[in-house]
Amino acid sequence: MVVTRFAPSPTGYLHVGGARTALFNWLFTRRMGGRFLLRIEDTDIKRSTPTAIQQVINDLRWLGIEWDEGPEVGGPNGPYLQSRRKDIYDKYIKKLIDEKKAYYCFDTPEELQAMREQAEAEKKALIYRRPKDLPDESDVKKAKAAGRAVTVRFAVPQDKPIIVADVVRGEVTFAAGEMSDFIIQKSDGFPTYHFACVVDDELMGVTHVIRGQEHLMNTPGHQALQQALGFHTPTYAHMSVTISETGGKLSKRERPEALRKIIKANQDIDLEKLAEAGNITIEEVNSFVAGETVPDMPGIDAMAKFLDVRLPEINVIDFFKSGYLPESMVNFLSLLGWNPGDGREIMPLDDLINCFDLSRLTKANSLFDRQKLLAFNTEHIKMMKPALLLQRFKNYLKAVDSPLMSADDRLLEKIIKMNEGARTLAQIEEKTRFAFIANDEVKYDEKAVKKVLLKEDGLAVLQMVRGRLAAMKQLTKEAIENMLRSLAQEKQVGLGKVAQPLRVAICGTTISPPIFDSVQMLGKEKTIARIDITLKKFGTVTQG
RNA sequence: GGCCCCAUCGUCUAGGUAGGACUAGGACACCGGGUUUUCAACCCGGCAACAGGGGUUCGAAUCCCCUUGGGGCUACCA
Repeated sequence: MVVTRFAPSPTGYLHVGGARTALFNWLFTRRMGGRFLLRIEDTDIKRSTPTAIQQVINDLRWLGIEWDEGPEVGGPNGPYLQSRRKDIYDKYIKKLIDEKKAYYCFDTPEELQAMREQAEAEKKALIYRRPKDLPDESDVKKAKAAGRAVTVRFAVPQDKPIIVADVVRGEVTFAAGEMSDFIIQKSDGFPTYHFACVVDDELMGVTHVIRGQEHLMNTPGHQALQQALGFHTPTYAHMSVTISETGGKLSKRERPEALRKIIKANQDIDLEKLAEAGNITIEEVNSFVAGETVPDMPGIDAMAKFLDVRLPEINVIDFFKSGYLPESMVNFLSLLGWNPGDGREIMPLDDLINCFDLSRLTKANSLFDRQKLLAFNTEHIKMMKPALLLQRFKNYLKAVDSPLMSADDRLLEKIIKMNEGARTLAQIEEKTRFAFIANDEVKYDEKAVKKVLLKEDGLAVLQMVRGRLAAMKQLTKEAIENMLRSLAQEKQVGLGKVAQPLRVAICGTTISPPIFDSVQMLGKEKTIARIDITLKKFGTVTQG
């Protein structure tokens, strides 16, 4: 049976690169009818946080990726947090030391650094070699007494080349004697990633390791470890990496960096107010702008909100908050470095699962193109069953704390319907929000006012519309449409000439759902009130 | 620097393992037009690529080599 895993290190939100790795493992397992497990690689206790574990779990759940074993669901091979498996790793490390396949080391960081610099100067790679006589327990005692940190290195066999049989790259050969004896146990007693990963994959019965290409260079080391421990070697598939528009691997740093650029480019930003908005000190802001430190993501997000700027989405949650559907994310991500081979692109999950195949993984790195994702999202919004879309929309409204939350399901369904063709849930929300705010909260877009109200006889038309609207008993969609159309006909102008001033009056911009829907949704009283406010604000016209 | 991976339109890719029907296909973006009460959506049309050089072969996007370019790793991070 196929067993795959997703093994994130919990250092923050799940980003799309990680999500893609999780997705490929999950799709493959679902296709093959195997087991998919989630393992938390929190052996770096300084960087890992319980909050981050929860965030990763939430993000995977939002995407619809469910694990058969792991945190919150349990399973026969737990615990699934590496920080709770230390005794297991200790046992195997002891075994290797006893067999002289691993040995203690006492180098200080400075010594290591010096070795690195020397290798650099000689234009060679640093290959750490074991001493002729391996240290024993008494040496460990001595070193500890001398205040030196103790680590354990794996004695990598240097006699023959290591060949990694990779599903996507074929056989990759690593020459004999070029691999450093790498650390498997850190001085804090925790195993390094390499060791924990190899042990857990064996113990958890992992058959296929699907991961990013950045791990390809680690694999010969992992294979050597597997042989030393008498473990199986799983099937490896090293996927292409997702590249960002700015070049290089897609990384979490991009959001803070984008914000830093914006702050630097705008001299007139009040840094003190910015610090307040981000809930950090002015010193922290200065240090951030100087490129020395990076505040936490909530601070970054809060500052971006304060400055009213959009940062590039990197984390799964960013896409959620930008109004993307998990279905579009899954579909789009699955096509980054894979394709079904028959030209299909927009696909429901079932189809994705049915044709997912490791043999169709792409070798070349791919760029994360938000434009295409937008197109996918537009399609998925169109495709989605109304009941589910309503659910997704409500979740979104909650996440962004929208005033639309006050609307009941029937109204929300109507709103979704009147926004057919929307590209994101955010777009639906933004276009409709005007109807859920107080009259005095309407912000008038300067350009819209100039172009629609102040030019020609916009205000005069608005005045006429007001009169007719006031005379109407019931504001049904049909009634509003009849009124506006006949008015346009009388004046011998296009509908736009009468609809646009009204639109700007009620929502402050030229962008809204169809005008008949918009007016009906807002209601007679508010519509007229807003027209009056508008007329007063931008100059009263007597004509009418 | 060392080691490793990769290379088809601006982007994601099909075609490559078994060389010939490839005049290199699709999608997104872009441009032009249409529809339209705004935005979006929608419809029609268009632009656009085998990185360069050498081989092998009757024949190369496809196989080999070199160059160039991109990416990754080079931690007591994972």
